[in-house]
Amino acid sequence: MVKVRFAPSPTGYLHLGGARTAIFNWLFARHNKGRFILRIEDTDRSRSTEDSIQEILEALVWLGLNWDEGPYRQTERMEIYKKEAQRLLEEKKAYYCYCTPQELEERRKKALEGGRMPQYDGRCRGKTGAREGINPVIRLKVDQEGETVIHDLIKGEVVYPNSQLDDFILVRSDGTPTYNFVVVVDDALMGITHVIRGDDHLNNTPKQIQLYRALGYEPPQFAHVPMILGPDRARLSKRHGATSVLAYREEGYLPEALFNFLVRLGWSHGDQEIFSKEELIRYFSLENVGKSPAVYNPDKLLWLNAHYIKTGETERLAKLLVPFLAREGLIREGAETDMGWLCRVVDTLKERSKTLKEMAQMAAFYFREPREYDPKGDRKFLKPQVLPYLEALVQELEKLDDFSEEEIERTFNRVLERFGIKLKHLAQPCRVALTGKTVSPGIFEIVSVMGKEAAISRLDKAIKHIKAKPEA
RNA sequence: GGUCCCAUCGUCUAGCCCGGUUAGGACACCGGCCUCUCACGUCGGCGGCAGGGGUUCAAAUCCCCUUGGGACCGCCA
Repeated sequence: MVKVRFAPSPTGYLHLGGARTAIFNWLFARHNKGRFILRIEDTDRSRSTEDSIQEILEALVWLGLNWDEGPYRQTERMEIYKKEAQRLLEEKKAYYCYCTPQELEERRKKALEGGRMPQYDGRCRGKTGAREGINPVIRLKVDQEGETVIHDLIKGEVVYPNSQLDDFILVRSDGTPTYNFVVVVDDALMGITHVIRGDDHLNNTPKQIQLYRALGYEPPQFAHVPMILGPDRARLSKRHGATSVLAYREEGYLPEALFNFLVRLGWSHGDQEIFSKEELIRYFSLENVGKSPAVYNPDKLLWLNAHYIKTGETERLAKLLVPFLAREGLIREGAETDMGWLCRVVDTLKERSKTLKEMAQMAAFYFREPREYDPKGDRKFLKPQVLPYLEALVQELEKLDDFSEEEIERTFNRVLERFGIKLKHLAQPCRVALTGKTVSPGIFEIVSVMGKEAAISRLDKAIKHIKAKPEA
């Protein structure tokens, strides 16, 4: 059975690259009816935080990436690593090294200056003598002869000369295991069949393969996914702005939009752009993952988000919108909201919102009357000439009991006929009067949704405003 | 510096494995239509095989080189 894992290190939030790796693993597991395991790589105690773990879990849940096992934490598995390290020591496949970090740093610097490879020279390999006052590290005896071949499911066959490898550290001087050690032990012991990860790990793979062999475990299949790059073609990072998954939630993105966007960064299925989760599970294959890195394209994400808002279920969107409305100060946090009415609001806005945040901003006029009129709209549409139209409209609206869109349209038409004018001559002044702006959803919709009282009071206010103009 | 990876419109990509396409789609951009504004929708446009050598009747596709970009070379992961 296929078994894959996502293994983030909790030293920060879940970023887009990590999220995509998680998505690929998840899809691969679901497609193959295998298991998806979550493992927290927290062996770096100084940089790992509990907050970070919680944030990562929350982001995964938000994206809908449910896991079948875990989350395991490596800090809870220390005994296992200790035992494995001891075994390697006993089998003479690993040894203690008493070189100090300072010494190593110095040698590294010298090597770099001399144009040589900055790698450990293996000087403690044969020695048994401990140095006083120094806690040793444990290093693996790496075979530097020949080459290591990786049969990568994405990159193909990759050959490394073993002369590039050095005796890397398995256990630090404080007794904690390093990444390259625990990742191998865990993947082996957890029965991981496919390691799908960023191709920044490709260079670590030959080392890890040697470690698998030393431990007597069969290496898994590897699949190295190309990186996500920023607009400057450097690896995507905080420098490029919001790269945290949860930040996208705060900005009003839908999880399915981000999911769809991320999966298409590097993977494709012919010409199709929009995928449901079911389709992705059905179609996903490592063979269709590209080899070249992808540049992050926020415009496309925005387009996808707009698509999912447009086609999303209104009730769900309304619920999701509430916190954004609160943030805009349009409703009070925790206050009762008339969801039926809010659904009507959302229905008028979902066709034209790219994010929930934008939707909340566009919804402002439903919640409060315009504080001021858009200067251009005021000048162009709130002119004395339109006074009779607006006054007639108010009179007609007063008579209405049924404030449905259809009735409102009929009402507008009566006014248009009376004056022999076109809709645009009434709609625009009306729009500015009701919303303060020259752009909004359809005029009949907004009149209907804001209701009789609000509509009439705002029209009256605009009428007074026009009358107060000097030229009136 | 060494090793490894990568290279189709500005961006994401199909096509490459199994040579013969007017090199296809999507985002963005520009224009038309629709229309009460905006948006949606729709129609059209702009725009690409990094360069050079081979192999071949024929190369985006196969081979080599160059160039460009990226990653790793940590008691980080």
